Amino acid sequence: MSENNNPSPVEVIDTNQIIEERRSKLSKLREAGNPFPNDFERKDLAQEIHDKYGTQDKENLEELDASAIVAGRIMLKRVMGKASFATIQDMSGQIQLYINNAGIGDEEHSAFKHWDLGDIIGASGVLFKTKTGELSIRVNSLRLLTKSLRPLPEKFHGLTDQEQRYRQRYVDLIVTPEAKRNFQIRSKAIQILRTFLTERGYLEVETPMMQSIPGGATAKPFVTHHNALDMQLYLRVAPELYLKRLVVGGFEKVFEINRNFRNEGISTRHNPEFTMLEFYEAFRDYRYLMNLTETMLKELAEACVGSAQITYQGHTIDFAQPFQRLTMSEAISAHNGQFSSDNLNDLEFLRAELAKRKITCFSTDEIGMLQLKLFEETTEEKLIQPTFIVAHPKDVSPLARSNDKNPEVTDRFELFVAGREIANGFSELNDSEDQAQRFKSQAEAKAQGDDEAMFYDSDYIRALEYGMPPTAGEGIGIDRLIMLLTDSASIREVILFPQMRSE
RNA sequence: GGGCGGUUAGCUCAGCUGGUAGAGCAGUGGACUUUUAAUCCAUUGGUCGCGAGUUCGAAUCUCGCACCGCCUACCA
Repeated sequence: MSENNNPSPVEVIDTNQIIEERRSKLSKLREAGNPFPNDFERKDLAQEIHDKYGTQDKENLEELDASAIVAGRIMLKRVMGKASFATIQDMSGQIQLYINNAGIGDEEHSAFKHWDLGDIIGASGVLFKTKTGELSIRVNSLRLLTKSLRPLPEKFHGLTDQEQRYRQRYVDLIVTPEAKRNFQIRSKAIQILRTFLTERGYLEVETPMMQSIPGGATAKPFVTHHNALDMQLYLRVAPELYLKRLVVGGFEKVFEINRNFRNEGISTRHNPEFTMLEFYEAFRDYRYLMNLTETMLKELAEACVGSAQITYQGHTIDFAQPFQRLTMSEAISAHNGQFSSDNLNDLEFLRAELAKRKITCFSTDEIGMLQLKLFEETTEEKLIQPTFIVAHPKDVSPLARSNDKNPEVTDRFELFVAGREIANGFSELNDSEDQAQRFKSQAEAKAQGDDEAMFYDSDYIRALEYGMPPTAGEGIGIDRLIMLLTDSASIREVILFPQMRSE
């Protein structure tokens, strides 16, 4: 790893013939006046114009004599002597401009001919339809609002270099409609989740991202340092323990949508910072959350995609039906014919199967842990349709309540969709003494070298000692959910500025 | 972390067994008053990712490095 991650203090001026050409155009514009005016008032959006007038026929539109004032970036330009067409793009979409000498005069028209793709312009004019029926604006006034110095990617193929799409997302958003669409869906989905919860009486809160004891998940944290306090701080790996402190405080329904940070690998499914929704409701249990999750995801898909059935990487995924609910051994045998409930409860059989698959097991692994390992190896990726997996072993669920009938497992579920974990929820452990005990075993594991194990958080124990009502809580990985909704294969398609190595 | 692939003009890409770099778009000049990736004519533009090596000669072969992508491993 390079130590020199600081940006260079000296600006590197990269240039080429095209940029030079545009700079000289800009300097001529400067001589003629301010080339970056700020007094243009846009009145109409491209999409609104299409919605309002798109269905009018040519003759009716002429009679209406409707005018429009638009602004946007020049995406296409076709100059034909005394007449020109330009396609401009604003936040809503694109609209075509028709520019001719009759409309704006010879001089203005020749000036326009030297403007470039990427320039931002403002235009006013009258709506009409061309002989091929395209709704356009016959321009009677045209202004250059911002000169663009860098050439846009090729107008037909766009930007296909994925590295550049992620590093220069601003260019990607200009030229890649699907990228723009993905982030619009992301925004909408988060808004819908927020509304879904607030309408049900949940309070949205923000808890610390910088924590002196990182908790709430088994993960490697980022470490940082506060100078004035001279103390080590961690970026949070989860908000869980703070949200439950709030439940102790009497906020009986809380949620947070915010970033978590985990110092682990980067892949098509992992970004070091990612967005989680966590929500907690007192006097509910994990079964209630499963029902709530079904409703939430169904409504979300309908609002974002227009249907409870979505397509993900060739699979049709149905959020309309009640999701299957299976224990790990049920899921394993349902998706793998060679396993039955008998042999899945046979310790020796499980050990042999895992050994065959070169999965590391410890002598301390109980039956539940062995089933979990076999589940992850053989079954997880086969859970395409939404499926709740329930009853996780206590060892891997240090914050979940033990099941009353079988204390070796917890009242917990994970929701799998398209072979991936999307949500994780459980009835919260509110027995402070049990929690203290589990923190102790986590702290011991950490002392043994497990750097993903949890810290002992004595303030959290103190909070539980005041009494936390019986509570159910759930976390949903927003980025992966958005991947589903946008049919994205990589998490980088749904994070605006994904983490990259320095250029 | 491991394996495989990629990096050539601003963008999209060719470039064979080594012989000194090409197209389309964009740009520039010209023609064209309803185009649709407009068209037509002319034309500018390159440290072939970086660094070594082999060779008379390297975009091309070898090695190292950097970055990206895909698969894989841990995790959400």
